[in-house]
Amino acid sequence: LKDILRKTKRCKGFDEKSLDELVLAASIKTAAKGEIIFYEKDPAYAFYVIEKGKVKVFKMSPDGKEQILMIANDGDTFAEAAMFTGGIYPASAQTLEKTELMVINRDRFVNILERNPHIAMNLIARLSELLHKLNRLVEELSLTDITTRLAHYIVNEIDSHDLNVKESGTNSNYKLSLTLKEKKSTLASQLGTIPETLSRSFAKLSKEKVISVDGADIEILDYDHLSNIAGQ
Amino acid sequence: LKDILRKTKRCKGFDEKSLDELVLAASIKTAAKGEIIFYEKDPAYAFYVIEKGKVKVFKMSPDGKEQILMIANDGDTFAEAAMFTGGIYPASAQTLEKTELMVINRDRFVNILERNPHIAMNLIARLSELLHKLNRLVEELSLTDITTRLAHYIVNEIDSHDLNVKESGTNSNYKLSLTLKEKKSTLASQLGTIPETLSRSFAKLSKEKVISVDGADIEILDYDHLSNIAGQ
DNA sequence: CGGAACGTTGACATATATCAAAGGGAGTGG
DNA sequence: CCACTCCCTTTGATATATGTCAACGTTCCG
Repeated sequence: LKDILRKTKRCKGFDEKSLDELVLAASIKTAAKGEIIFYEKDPAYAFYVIEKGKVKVFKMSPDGKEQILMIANDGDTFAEAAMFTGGIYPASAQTLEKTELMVINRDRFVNILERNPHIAMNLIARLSELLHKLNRLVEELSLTDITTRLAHYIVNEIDSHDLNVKESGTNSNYKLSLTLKEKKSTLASQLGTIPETLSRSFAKLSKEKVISVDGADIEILDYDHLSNIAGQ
Repeated sequence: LKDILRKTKRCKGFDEKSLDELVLAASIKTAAKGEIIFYEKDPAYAFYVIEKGKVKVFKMSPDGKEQILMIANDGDTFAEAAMFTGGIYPASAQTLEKTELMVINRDRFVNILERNPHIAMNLIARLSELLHKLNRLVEELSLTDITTRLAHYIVNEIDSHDLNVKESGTNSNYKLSLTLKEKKSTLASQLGTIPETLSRSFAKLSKEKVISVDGADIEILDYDHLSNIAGQ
């Protein structure tokens, strides 16, 4: 357990004492693909660290439209905030593949927090980061159209990985490319829309020669223009 | 300064030592109506406590549409999260009336946090509350139409104040009513829309005999139905 | 009295969702 | 290796919600 924690990005820099304390609040859980970790409005008695796997956190409207709030991968944590807000989960969580989870008990964790400023500061930083992201989502949902959101998503992906520049075969130019890590229908839900509309946005950007799409592979033909559409 | 802090809802239960420390990080600022406190992307070196007044925190799209994230009133704090996320404000803030503010210096506050678990826990609770609200906003923006959002807003307002039940003049029934505290155009921006559309939503609910509207005064004619539209 | 700010209403444009259908790729079983 | 199915994606036709633009009425206040 402790070794797993040590490898978690969220726990970088924690001292041995903090890790020992955290272990006391933790247990392990394995979930199959498609399993529900918790439903929105379930009582929240724990939060989660992903050891290995992938989980989507989402909200669902009465008529079935889904809005993904985040996709959590190896080393990510989720549902931390739920522990302090009324005791229920504000969204649902479901695995997208077989996933190993660490479950951190709420009451024990709060207890640890009160005695470990280091862990508390870490949590504050994490909550701030979440706020920042939600902020961004609100901005996009209320102020921009879907093509803009898609452009923004692509630019972000490109900028966060440095592995996307490949030397072109024919000359000495470089190519920017990207392979989607999720299904397009999942991406649609993340961007607050449906697959059909996302597909049309891809088609639009392709038609404008900004990108070219081949399945999950996307090549950026005009980064400046794309960046422009994304709005800086 | 200390007395003002003591009265702030956010500082309820702080001990003298914590208050003394906070005072060291605080200064006072007076802002006229309509004054900008900070713009989105300004460097964030402080957060704010409202002593008296009203401030809107909002985002603006390139073409001028505004999305209000929160309206902060007496005793509220805002921009706490900005201090931990990249050092810039994620939104703009502007006073809606003459406002007395307490400015809390970022670096000093972080310093205090590290030595005061009590204040840290308080901040964690506050950040969680913000996350909860933003979550709700995301849900509404992506999953519900504007009439639903309006119904939800009214139900919320009714439920959070207990002063809205008045005995009817003619018989022994009770009337539920509500007076809007903001301009309708401000409410529109909070709900993620524009005044025209909000006006139509009001008209729709009126036509369905769910509410009746007279300027800023709203009478609830059919609470159950309204609650139904709001979605529980 | 006159103007400004606000709210409402109408006609219209546009973006997005909905519904239906078809294509294509991956996996499975024969 | 082929046929079949399933799931994902794409495309088209259409409906709906919301934004845009313009006009008008009201209230408030100088």
